[in-house]
Amino acid sequence: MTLAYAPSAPVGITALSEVMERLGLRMNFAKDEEIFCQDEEADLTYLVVSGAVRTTRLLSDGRRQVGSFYYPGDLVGLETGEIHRFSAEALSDSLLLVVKRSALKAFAGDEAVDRAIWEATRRELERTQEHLLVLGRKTACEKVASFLMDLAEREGGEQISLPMGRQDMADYLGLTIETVSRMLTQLQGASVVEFDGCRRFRVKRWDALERLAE
Amino acid sequence: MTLAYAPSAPVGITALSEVMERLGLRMNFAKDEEIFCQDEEADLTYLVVSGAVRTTRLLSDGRRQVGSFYYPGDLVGLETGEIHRFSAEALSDSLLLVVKRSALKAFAGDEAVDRAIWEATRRELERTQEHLLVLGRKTACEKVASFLMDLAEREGGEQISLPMGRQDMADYLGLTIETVSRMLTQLQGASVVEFDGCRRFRVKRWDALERLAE
DNA sequence: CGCTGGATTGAGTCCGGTCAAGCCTTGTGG
DNA sequence: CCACAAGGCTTGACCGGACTCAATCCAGCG
Repeated sequence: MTLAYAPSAPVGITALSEVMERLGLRMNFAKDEEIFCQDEEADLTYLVVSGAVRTTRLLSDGRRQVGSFYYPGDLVGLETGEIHRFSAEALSDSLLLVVKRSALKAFAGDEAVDRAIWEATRRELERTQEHLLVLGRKTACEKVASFLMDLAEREGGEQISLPMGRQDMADYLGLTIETVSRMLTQLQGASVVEFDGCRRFRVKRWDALERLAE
Repeated sequence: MTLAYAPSAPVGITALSEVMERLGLRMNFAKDEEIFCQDEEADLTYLVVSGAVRTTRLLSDGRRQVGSFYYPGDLVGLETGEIHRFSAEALSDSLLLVVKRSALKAFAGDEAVDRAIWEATRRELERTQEHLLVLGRKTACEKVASFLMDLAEREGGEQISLPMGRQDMADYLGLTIETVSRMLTQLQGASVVEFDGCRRFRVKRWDALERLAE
């Protein structure tokens, strides 16, 4: 991990990222490098600038649940109280803006910052609730289909790229890599999506994908 | 549903419930009565006074996911943004305090109220994240064991009562009633818990339950 | 005391997991 | 530029845990 003081460069889009730009450090994380750790004290907040991040939770016997994936513009690390309930790792080489919670809290009263944090937390809760439904009540095929749809909607281009590997998808969806792989093959066989390598795809029949995702 | 203006009686424990006591209406809901509905506009917040509440989410083909259960003292209905993503129903005859969000927002600036709402949201997120792990990575037996443990910890007496039926448990855990029932029988056979009727149990071997819940 | 709806139990099936082999992709070094 | 190695992905065969369907049991209640 390397770090450097944030220059006062004007990159910020929202009020929050401006504040973080001002108060925070820029930190680079290599692929798979740990950003913070489950059960560790949570006194930092992170803003993804480039790259991507996953949060994970381990069971004692090694089973893993991926909580969420974060992209540029997303806030990581406010999902919890005093202690992180998830670990976070970089999916690929990533640049994050890091700021102390206490420093951020000093800006409480700054209406815009408060609201931005509140909004981020609300979105986090909503995404987690959506995730619940997928894990609890969808079949393997529906899980994979909804996952691809989420990605496609988020990126919103023709070619969608998968920043994560099959194991991360599997652990996000509560499946095994083998099942994920089979479902992807199946979706491709049905001409719903088309893969170009295993990290890029495009949606061929949007309606079919939507239907399969339920 | 019947309703009555809240008397200014001093029941409130926290600042929030005092404010809700002052601003809100008392409403009675019968067992299984709908409190609010999925996709409906969310302009009310609810505080459980007595009874219990479940939140649910339906898939188009009728599959159901229970999001959470709420007990006296819990806030229901701030899980979301403008639109409810879950429905809420009374598990049994229940008394709730209801207040308009806008009215509550008028108390923004009242530090204590703000913080209470923030705290409730944070707890909600934490519980949902815990739920994720259960749904994604635990076996049927582990799911049921963790559920019983949660209940037992929450109530914290000798005899624990189950305010919900088997179907609600199943839909909370992503299982079928048959599987839930089998696991309960199994746990009882292993002398981990003991049921007195199907709505009351007590933990006989706490360590075993903890181990089974992972 | 019987009725009714929820809970339990059983038999059989199937979806997704496990284990193992083989295939790409990607990166490295000759 | 190619050869090769290594890790990740795919595919196949088989297995088992959870689901389905159906019968029965039981608790709560009129």
